[in-house]
Amino acid sequence: MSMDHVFAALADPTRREIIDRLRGGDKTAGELAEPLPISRSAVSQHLKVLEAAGLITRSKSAQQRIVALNADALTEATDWLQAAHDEWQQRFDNLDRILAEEVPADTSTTDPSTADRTAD
Amino acid sequence: MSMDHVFAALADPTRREIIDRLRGGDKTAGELAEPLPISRSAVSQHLKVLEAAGLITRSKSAQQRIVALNADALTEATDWLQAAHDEWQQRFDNLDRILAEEVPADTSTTDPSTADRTAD
DNA sequence: AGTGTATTGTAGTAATCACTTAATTAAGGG
DNA sequence: CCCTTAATTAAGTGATTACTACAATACACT
Repeated sequence: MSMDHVFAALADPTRREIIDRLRGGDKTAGELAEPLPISRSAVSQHLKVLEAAGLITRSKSAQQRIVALNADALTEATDWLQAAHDEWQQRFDNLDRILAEEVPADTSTTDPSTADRTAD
Repeated sequence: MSMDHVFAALADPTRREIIDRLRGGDKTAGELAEPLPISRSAVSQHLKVLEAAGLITRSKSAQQRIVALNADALTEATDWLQAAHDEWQQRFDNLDRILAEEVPADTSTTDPSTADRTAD
């Protein structure tokens, strides 16, 4: 249930579409496959990838397989992405503020682009 | 700058480590490569992938290349992930509430998982 | 049991990936 | 100019991916 598998699973547009569709409620494998331009076998393999990543769970009901979303695997990835995004955005906001105030404020981070390189 | 490329870029642990490290401030390609157990060539190729995904920008300073993060590409992916995660979580919360109240409430969504399973 | 339906497993294939080593470009300094 | 440093590109390799068609499994209905 590593982030590797979660992000790799999300990198495929077909799998993201499956997840998008699943947000509207649980579906069978057949319902998910129906509008897709690929074989049912291919869909089944995509579901296996999503299951391995922990993004969905599958259960049986007669011949049909019920596919349901699972939030747990997504939490870690969402948190990581959110943290990176927020900090980024904050850095840009800081930069905007610095530029706006025209203060030579130090960034205090290890930022080689600000280091004065006199000579080596 | 598609989500395909962004998620694919994030699926590799080396590239996530690069991004994590870059959150502390801009770095040169050499600084990024130094603690990694792979060749500089490999790091350069990872940076190319990250740049193609729009996650970083590269600029020249003498012989060195300065690597910087770029929030824009991440926004779309973060939003998608957050939306899926939130809706998911909400569905679970609803389920918790229904179970807590012991109401047989129908979920009203196309949810075949409520179909009774007699025997396997 | 025998048939139809829903789904998954199994080759097999073309494309892509992550890595290596070796060659190449680009910028300074003697 | 030649050499060193910093980084990228090129070529090649083994592993993995996304798909297909075909076979196998599982269940329900008659």
